[in-house]
Amino acid sequence: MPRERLGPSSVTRAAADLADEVGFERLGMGLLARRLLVRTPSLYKHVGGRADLAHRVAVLATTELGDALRDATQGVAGSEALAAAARALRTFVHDHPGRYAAVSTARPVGAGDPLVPARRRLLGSLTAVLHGYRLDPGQELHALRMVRSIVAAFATTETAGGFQVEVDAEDSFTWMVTFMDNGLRAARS
Amino acid sequence: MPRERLGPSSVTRAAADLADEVGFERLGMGLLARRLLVRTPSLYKHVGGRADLAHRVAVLATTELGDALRDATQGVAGSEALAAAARALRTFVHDHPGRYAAVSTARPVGAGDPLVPARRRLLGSLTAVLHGYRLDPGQELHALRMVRSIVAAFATTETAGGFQVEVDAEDSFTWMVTFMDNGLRAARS
DNA sequence: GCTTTTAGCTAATCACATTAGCTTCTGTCC
DNA sequence: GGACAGAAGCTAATGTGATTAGCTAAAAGC
Repeated sequence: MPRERLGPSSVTRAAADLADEVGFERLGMGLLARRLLVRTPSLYKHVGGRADLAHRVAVLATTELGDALRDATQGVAGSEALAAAARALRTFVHDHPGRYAAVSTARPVGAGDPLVPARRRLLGSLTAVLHGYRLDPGQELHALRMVRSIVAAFATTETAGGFQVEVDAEDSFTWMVTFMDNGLRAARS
Repeated sequence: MPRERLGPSSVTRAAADLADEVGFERLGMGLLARRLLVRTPSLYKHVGGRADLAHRVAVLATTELGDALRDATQGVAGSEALAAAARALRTFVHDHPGRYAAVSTARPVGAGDPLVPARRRLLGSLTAVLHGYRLDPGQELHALRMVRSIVAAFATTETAGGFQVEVDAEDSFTWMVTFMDNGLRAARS
């Protein structure tokens, strides 16, 4: 019976799924090999090692997240687009904590790194959302950093179980998005 | 010549310093032992291992950060307090990246974990700052969660070279603080 | 002064990642 | 059909880091 055909991309996909299940920091060559019913050294025929694997997962996840944001904000604008983008990001972190950890830890390495365009596309979707607020060009970058960081931080904390008190995180999230929307509309030039 | 007296707390302090210098993820028993002019296994007489060490560093750093925030916000209120807290936080993350990484990754483990009260004190300072804005009681928790997210966002912005463009993080910080202050003053009940 | 504890050490073990070198399967070209 | 090149798997070996076991000497308590 012929074994599943491996290869860089299927190994990367399996690694991303594994990271979502056990946590990005526990993603290792040994565990992944067991998952793929293969001995550890065999993986080196498909990826360069642990660091390379993590980087590939980051590229994959950044691309997926970029697609999700683009889809979510397609055809809406302004406050609605902000809410949709925030929700999509939060959902992604929720459903794919390992992938998101890869996204947020990865650093581009060298020129021609596919992570660079993947990130550009991801930030592009958020930029498009913010364009709807018609901010000062000088403010747009700050706003971009804020929205990205805040939403990601909220989702990460929430996913990690960081909110102790028994008030629905959903409500807090909505409140926070509204807060940002109000502020951005007020900052409109 | 009598050797420096070791012990759990001095080892933890040395570990925190080491983490600040080489990065929290590179904090290891071997490196720390070399730093203390001791063989690796000797450290196990003072701390329980790598995980325990990381946790102790987190408790220490959370306490230090809590103190810093309390000191910074002592005697001021409202916008001033918010700005002071933000500045103190940023200084801490900037000067002690390893300590901050410990703070943000640590999770309380079991009952009686000293991390729990340390965190409570830290959140307490933030709560006190928010009190100055006299929000609806129903809004305060949401605001606290948002501020927490922004705290994490600050750190992300500061440490990660994650943002490609070359605009000073300093500017983005002050912009974010102003943004929050405006929003909180507007939400005042 | 003796005894018990403590803090250090060496040696051994375990878990990973990684590298080297062998083998087998597959698909291509004659 | 068969020889052969390359791909993809494997076992064995190496290196690093954490951890444990068990020994020894210094120091603290009586």
